[in-house]
Amino acid sequence: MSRFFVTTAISYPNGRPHIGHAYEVIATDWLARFARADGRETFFLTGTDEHGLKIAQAARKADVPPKQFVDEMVLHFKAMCDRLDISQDRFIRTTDEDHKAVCQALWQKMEAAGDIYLDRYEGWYSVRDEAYYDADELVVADDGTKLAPTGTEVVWTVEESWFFRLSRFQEPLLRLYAEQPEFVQPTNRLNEMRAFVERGLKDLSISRTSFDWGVPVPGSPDHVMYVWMDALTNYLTPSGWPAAGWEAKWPADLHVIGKDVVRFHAIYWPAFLMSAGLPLPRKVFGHGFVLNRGAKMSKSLGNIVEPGALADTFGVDPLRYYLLRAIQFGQDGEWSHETIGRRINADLANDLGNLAQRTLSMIAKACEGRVPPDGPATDADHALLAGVSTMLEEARAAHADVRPDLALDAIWARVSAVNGYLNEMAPWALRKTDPARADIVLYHAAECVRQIALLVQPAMPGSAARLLDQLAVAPKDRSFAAFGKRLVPGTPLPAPQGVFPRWVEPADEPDV
RNA sequence: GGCGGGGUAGCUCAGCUGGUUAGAGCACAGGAUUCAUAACCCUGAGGCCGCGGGUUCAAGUCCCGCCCCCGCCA
Repeated sequence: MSRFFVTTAISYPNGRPHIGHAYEVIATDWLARFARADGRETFFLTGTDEHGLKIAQAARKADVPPKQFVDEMVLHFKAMCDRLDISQDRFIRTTDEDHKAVCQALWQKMEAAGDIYLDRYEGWYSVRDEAYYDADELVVADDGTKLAPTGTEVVWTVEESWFFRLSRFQEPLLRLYAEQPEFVQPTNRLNEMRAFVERGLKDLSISRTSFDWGVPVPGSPDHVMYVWMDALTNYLTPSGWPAAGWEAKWPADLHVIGKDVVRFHAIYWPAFLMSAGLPLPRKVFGHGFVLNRGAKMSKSLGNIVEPGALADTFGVDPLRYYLLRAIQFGQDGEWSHETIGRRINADLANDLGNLAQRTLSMIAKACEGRVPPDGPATDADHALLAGVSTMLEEARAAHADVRPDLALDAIWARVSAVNGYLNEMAPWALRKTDPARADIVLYHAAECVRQIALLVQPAMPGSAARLLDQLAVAPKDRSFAAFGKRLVPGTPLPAPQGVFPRWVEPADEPDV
């Protein structure tokens, strides 16, 4: 089967990770785990974007060298990945040496193509902020001096800068959008990008001389690369380009990013790659934001919640499940303690958890703790299994569309069907009248739980593993290839244990 | 201001080219059941389908106007 190279955006570690970081990396982890389980050769890249003015400023504020600052901050991001059970194949840092080398190689390639030239950048500059501001952002003070929105004085400044001939790529980009409309998703984002490009593209300033925390521009020691130039290139770095063999890890199949950075990924990045003559990523997906009770988290609102704290409260897998299932991928979504708790109880404890528990405990009691014997199947049995077997294709389609929510919808439709099947067949009653038939019913229910657990793995790896353990499914039989197999009657099973406890809101804790 | 998307049950949302009593999940109420995590299963209640016009035998679905929300751009 095909290769799958998927990335998150790299996080800017000028502050600690928040739920937005967690959301993106969890969704991408689902995509990667799904592809791996489906037998695809998968590479999952995430990491941190460590250069640029804001990091330099934050480091100075903390009174430490920038590298020391990011070395410390990065630990929080890596810890988040560990805590959330993220399965990245590489955690890239833009301060990694191989990355700097690839950035410089890419720069030189673009320069050789004639797309990089030296010119001057002019604008209103605040020395205090080390930043340029647009004229319409400025405020005129009583004494006539011009002030930035931050209240610092700005002066008209001319700075030498390298520019990228983005203007050259208007037509190629429009052609890309026309020929490959799935390049940017959701579709409304593509439309926005097209509208933006149709208005005309200005050349892009891609170097700075006002600070030095960045990748040095080759042959131009006073300049460091513009952070986005540096950051976007991270996707190419693991391929080792331009060294031999890079084609094995480039192009990326999918960049999963926030809706706020679509422009950089859908315009600048492909233009850079076109300039360098490199293949383009196949798809860029801009997801929405996760809001706490409809409000963006901010320090001033005091509603910042660290992902690790949420994982502590609800459990890693329930948190992952909530974010993947409850929010249409691509749309904004909300969360609160009640909504997560409600979802956990309804879907995990009541539906799937209870299904597994009732099935396994009946087997434990009535079938000597072994997978019950199968036997002649009725139409209802066939219908049940046929329905469950459609899950895999539905989930694959959802994966291709980057819609974890839809994949989980499809799985849970089957969870419900199996609960209905058990109620209708009532194996607890059959046990007294027709024990052989009761065994067959339980066999079918357990087999369905096995298939469901297989497909749940990418969303909730730990919990799914516990379910599969309880069905005595060998580790080698946990890829999607195992959909073709069946539980083997007579296999001894461990004592069943609940996997998804109900969530009870702590009475004394205020709801955040 | 320009372009685009949207306003449908308490909440989150489905409703393709107009056509029987507008759907799902959650939450809520009742029933049934007792294998199971006060769970499962069944039933029910709950909608001027943003507002006002219009086209049509027929409009949530098309057209016009207005109000509100969101996104991109300026």
